Amino acid sequence: MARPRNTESDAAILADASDTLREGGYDALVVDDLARRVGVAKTTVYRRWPTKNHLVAGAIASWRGETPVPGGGSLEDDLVVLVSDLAEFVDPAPMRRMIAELVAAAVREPELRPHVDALWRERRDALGRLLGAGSGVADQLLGAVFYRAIVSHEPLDGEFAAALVRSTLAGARPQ
Amino acid sequence: MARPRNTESDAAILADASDTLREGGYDALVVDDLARRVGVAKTTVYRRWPTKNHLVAGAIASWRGETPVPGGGSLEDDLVVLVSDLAEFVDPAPMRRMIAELVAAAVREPELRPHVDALWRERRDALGRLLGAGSGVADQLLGAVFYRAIVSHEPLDGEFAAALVRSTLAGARPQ
Amino acid sequence: MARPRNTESDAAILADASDTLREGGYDALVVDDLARRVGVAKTTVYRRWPTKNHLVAGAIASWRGETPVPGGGSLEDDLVVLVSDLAEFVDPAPMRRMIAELVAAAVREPELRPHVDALWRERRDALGRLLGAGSGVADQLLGAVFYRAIVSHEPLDGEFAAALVRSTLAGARPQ
Amino acid sequence: MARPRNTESDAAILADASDTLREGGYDALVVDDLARRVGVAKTTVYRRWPTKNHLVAGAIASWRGETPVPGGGSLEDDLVVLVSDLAEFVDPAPMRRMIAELVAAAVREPELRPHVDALWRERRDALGRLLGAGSGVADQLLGAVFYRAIVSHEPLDGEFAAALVRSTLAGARPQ
DNA sequence: CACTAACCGAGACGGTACGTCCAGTCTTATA
DNA sequence: TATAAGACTGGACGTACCGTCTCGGTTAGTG
Repeated sequence: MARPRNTESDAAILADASDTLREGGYDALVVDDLARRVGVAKTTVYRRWPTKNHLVAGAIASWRGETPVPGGGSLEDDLVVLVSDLAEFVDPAPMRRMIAELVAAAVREPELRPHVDALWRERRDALGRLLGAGSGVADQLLGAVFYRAIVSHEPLDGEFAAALVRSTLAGARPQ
Repeated sequence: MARPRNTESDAAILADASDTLREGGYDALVVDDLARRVGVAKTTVYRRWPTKNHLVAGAIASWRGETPVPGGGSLEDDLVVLVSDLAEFVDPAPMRRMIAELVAAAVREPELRPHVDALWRERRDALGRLLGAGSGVADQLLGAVFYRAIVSHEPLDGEFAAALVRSTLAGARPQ
Repeated sequence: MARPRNTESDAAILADASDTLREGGYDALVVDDLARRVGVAKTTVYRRWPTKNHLVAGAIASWRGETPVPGGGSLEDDLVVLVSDLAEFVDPAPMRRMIAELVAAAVREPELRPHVDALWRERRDALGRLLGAGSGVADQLLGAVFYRAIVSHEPLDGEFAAALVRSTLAGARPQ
Repeated sequence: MARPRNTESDAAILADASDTLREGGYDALVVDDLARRVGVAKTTVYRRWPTKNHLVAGAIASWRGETPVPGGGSLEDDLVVLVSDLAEFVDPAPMRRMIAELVAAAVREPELRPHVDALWRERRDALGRLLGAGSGVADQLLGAVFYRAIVSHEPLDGEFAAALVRSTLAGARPQ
């Protein structure tokens, strides 16, 4: 009954926020500037997302990308496909940065958690389907990838993914 | 010849920072307020730690605790001791919060990395000694722990540690 | 031919505006809030009064009260009646506040002037009839009253009115 | 012992505020813009004046100008000198506007009153010395001037001043 | 009795300014 | 040289209101 929200504004704001985040990271996203760029009043932004963090969460939702559906290979091959894809998704420096930033933001404001988790939920579920959802092994793989991405800052490539899968499947042996 | 630094100030600042971080988290630590509480000039803080993040890292350093030296048991037993200890160290909510915050800060400002890493370096090294430093398995364990701590927000207890070690040693098997 | 305006809305809006102004002053009157209180759309307000200031002027109009018609007495007596009545009208704190606010608004937006002047036009005309419209003495009396009301913030009572009239009629003598 | 305030900033801020007020009136004074123009951080402004209104009051304090000291003439001549000077001071359109605005602001925030009153205190005192401080006639003259300035919006010139003084001294006679 | 123009509630929107918060740097006097 | 005190720059945040606009729906009086 009332004037409906302009959905184009939603899209334009999210697109700009997304681009800005990729290019300059969290601190480069300034609500005032974004509004000016998009040609929208600041209030229009805040009406939709009560906080910069909420906006960020909304913006990155578009980053999820396609989760591959590894049809036929062996368990190891299928896992390598999924983990490689995850590694590739997470690898770019701006993405690492955003993930670290968002993980921190989600700790500060719990309502952000589901939005942040959504980024890798599909990939996590795919791993869970292969490995058994309750086994925890999927999270071991995710954990190893995130550890490299935001803690140890080591490269994330196909080689790493393959080695990780092999090691995880085979079990660790010292030396 | 010159006036020496007051070492009591160092301790008092760190103590207050540590308490404040535990109670209110990263954003609750405001340098101005801290200085007033401690009865110290802001300059005195910044002369010692060039950045709020450095101060936070310093304050957190006191949280490290003792890394156990698992002498005699089997490989699995020794790992469980170390991983349980790590889990216990990382588990408390303020610690999770700070780790997320510091990990993000370290991504933003690379010079912070060694200070942040120092928080778990000893435990990581101990795991490396048991598992072979280059094998990457130590990081798999760390990754799994951090993943729970700051991403999936699941509990971190001895049971989890034992299951993680067992699964990691034995190798994953689907279903 | 078209749907007529709801005259009850006019009254309800004015009543609420009047009350709010008396209680909290100019800044307490927020068009958004008023509309919500009255149960009316903001558009309905702005269709009737193009500006908050116009609404304020309208609300205030209900405060005018009755101008006395001093029939019989001497010139001095008649003037005291009129000036006392004006003083009483202007004296209450909310009225002083609104007059100051409206006078300022009328300086900013000249189209408001007639509406604001209307508040005291009748009383001014009555004084003019007694004193000669072009003599300027009526405005001297009004000026003295307003000066107390909004500049010097002194009390406005019958005693003051009587002294003012006497002094004005007799002419000032130093000491 | 602490770094002292930069008194040049005070002066520069007041000067800019004063100019801006004269040129564009109350609403043209935007704290953000002023700070940029002066080359000062907004916080530096707010450290000195807690509110825009306080800044405005400070700025106009410089407008007081010189109160003439009417030495020798007759009472009427001396009064005409003073009232003409007051009229001239108050006459310019920006000044009328500011006075109306400030009078309203002083009604809203009583702590502003003394600063606003200071604008004409000297002239009021000078009138009081000629006419007797307690007689109230000084305020009658001031009231008449302010009434023209901000209520009736009539011109304020020497002719008016002379007529006002004459009428006030002689006493009003109808017709 | 249908049509049409104006009214109405609801609330989105642009625009503008305000005052606040904090990090990190700088300046002064003192120890 | 260190320190207390606190001024200063710089930048962003979120809030508050005003007045305009756009919907869907309602309500007369006219043709």
